[in-house]
Amino acid sequence: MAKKSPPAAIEKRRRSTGRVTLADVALEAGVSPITASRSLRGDAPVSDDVRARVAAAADKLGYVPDPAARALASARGASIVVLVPMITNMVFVDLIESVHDVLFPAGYQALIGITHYDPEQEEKLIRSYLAHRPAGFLVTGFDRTEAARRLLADAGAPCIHLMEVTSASGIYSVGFSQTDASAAMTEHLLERGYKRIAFAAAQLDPRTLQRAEGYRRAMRAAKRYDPSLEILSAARSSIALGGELLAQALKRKPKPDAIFFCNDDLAQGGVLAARRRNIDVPNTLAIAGFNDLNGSDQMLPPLTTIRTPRAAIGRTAANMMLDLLRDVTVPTPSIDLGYELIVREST
Amino acid sequence: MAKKSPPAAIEKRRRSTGRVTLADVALEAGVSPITASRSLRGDAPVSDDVRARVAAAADKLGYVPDPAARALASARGASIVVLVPMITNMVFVDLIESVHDVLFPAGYQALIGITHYDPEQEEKLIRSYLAHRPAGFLVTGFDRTEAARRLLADAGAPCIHLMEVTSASGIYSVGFSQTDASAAMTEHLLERGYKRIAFAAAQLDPRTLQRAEGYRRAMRAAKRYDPSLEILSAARSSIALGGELLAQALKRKPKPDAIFFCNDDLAQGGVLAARRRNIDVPNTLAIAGFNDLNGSDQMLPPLTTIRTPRAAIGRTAANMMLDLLRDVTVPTPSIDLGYELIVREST
DNA sequence: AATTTTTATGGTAGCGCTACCATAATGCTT
DNA sequence: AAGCATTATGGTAGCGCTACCATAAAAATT
Repeated sequence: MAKKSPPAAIEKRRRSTGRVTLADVALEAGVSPITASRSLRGDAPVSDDVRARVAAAADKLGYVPDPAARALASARGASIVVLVPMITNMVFVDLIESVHDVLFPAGYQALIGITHYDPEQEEKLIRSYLAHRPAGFLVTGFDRTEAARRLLADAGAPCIHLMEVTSASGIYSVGFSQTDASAAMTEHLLERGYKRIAFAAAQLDPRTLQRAEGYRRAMRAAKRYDPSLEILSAARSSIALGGELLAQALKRKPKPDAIFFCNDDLAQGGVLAARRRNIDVPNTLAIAGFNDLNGSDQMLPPLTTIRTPRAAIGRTAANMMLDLLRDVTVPTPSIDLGYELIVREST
Repeated sequence: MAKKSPPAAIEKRRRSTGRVTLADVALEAGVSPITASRSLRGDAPVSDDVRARVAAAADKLGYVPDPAARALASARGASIVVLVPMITNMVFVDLIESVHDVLFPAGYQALIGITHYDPEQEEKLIRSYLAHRPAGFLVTGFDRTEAARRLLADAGAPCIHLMEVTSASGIYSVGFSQTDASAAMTEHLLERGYKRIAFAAAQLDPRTLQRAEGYRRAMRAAKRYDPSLEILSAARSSIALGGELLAQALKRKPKPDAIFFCNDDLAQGGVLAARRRNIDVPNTLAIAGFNDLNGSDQMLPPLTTIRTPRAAIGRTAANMMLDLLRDVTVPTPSIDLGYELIVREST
């Protein structure tokens, strides 16, 4: 009532922003600002009576804490940096969305950084985000510069690695074994009786290379490994590229009888291209993908793929982050969420 | 040299965070903190000599401004709120990415809020983001609550509307006419000689409804409008749903000879389903989409669609935002970036 | 009953930066 | 040469919040 809109003659030389501050809430509740602060954060002993009065006052005045002031005073903000390679890959969009869905209701803002698969770029991003005093970091994989590693270690904020897992102690990670998943798919193809199984991949980021490794492991174990069956392209993964890789694979002699694409967008492009060429999938040529992206079940034929738990990874990692920020002990620092082989008609 | 790691006996009672502050830079450059501040921001007359000295000092010390302190002191942060309905739709991912690519190098952080197509949710988001003192808002479309509109108007930060355009004065918008684009596609189908053109849509958000309106306009003008040819579903758009909508459309009597899907994911599902049912596209049934999403050119047959300039919208709007923040006058507050009819084999 | 511990509250002083006002040194007018 | 605008710099105070220390009251201990 009294405080609102001083039409003229501002008492001192206030820069007042018109914002409802903690001091207003404290005044309304009849306590000191620090007590109000503690009460609202619930981090210290406050009587039930005060807690109720402060909550009522905050509610009445429509108080919203100022994140900037909070970050400045506490040397730690309410934002969590999420570093992903790119967002045009739906895998990372699903990841970001699930992270966001957990963090946002908990009062944290996800700051999304895009590394474009470049460790140098990632290091720059970390450096610049550090200035924001983030409460934590969620980063993709383990492949980064030594400097970036040090920056993260010295940041004084927890860091969780996504998508891959490690057994190294003191490192938090949530993901699954890319290598095992890829080997499982290769074994599935071998079991189905395919002999010349090609591996087609683009982008060649660390996880792609791990998948290539899984493919090799399984092929070698079956004594069917042939380096000429690896079709690798550094180009950005896309549906159209899948068709091109298929064309390349079919030039190999003798022809492969199956192609394992390292990502579903490539695989989708592959089945569509096969269809265009009137190749019988899966009888003449089997096609398998990875990630179970939207639409893979609608392909002609529906695509055999590996369903990766990316939404679960995001959720789990975000919850782990919240635990770490609340000083709750995290029983398992590395969580392997596995993968699921989805067999459809393309193999 | 001197400042680093005070092993014991901290002079006063500093809470020192170890951060390189503006004061350090000022000391090094031999100027006052305010001069250093102004010099780095370049917002006031500073001699070339001082500018160079400050820049050198900042560089030498590795100074990075603290966004929280800046936001607190200037009552305006370096973040720009971007409100989109969802990020599982690639249209908005493209939008976000292009916005981010312009804003980030300019020193602004995009804060992404997801409204889930819910105005109430959007209002809540605006309320909560307001606490961050954002420098500006980029919002999707014009459909929002009255309260949200007021909040944005009173925020004292520029607001640009994305995806749609308006002629209303004093409102910034970058987009294209959803209605016109949709009418253009419908006219294309009519020109091709299709007579019973169905319109299949999901999600039913404002832009979808505008597209429905464009379809109606064109159909009525051709005296071919039949309400029973509108296949609308409130469900979330997906490739699988496209197949279902196609099935529904084919139940209409007499059967439609073309289906215009309001989004490419539906249309992709449509062509795949048609193929599964051995329907000859485009001879028995034409299929058209909207947005030209990734993969539409790879479909069987490749999809006729409307290419929407979403990346350009993001870029243009972000640059407009930068202009507004720099007090550069924006000549055209509403920019219509148009659309492009992409005719492929599906029609 | 005296002492220690715990619980609840408050005061003070910043976090790092910039808005606002003031001042000194120049340039430009008449 | 006097007067005024302009340019360059600095001082002070505060943005809104919380860390740190201190204190008073209540509970637990001896």
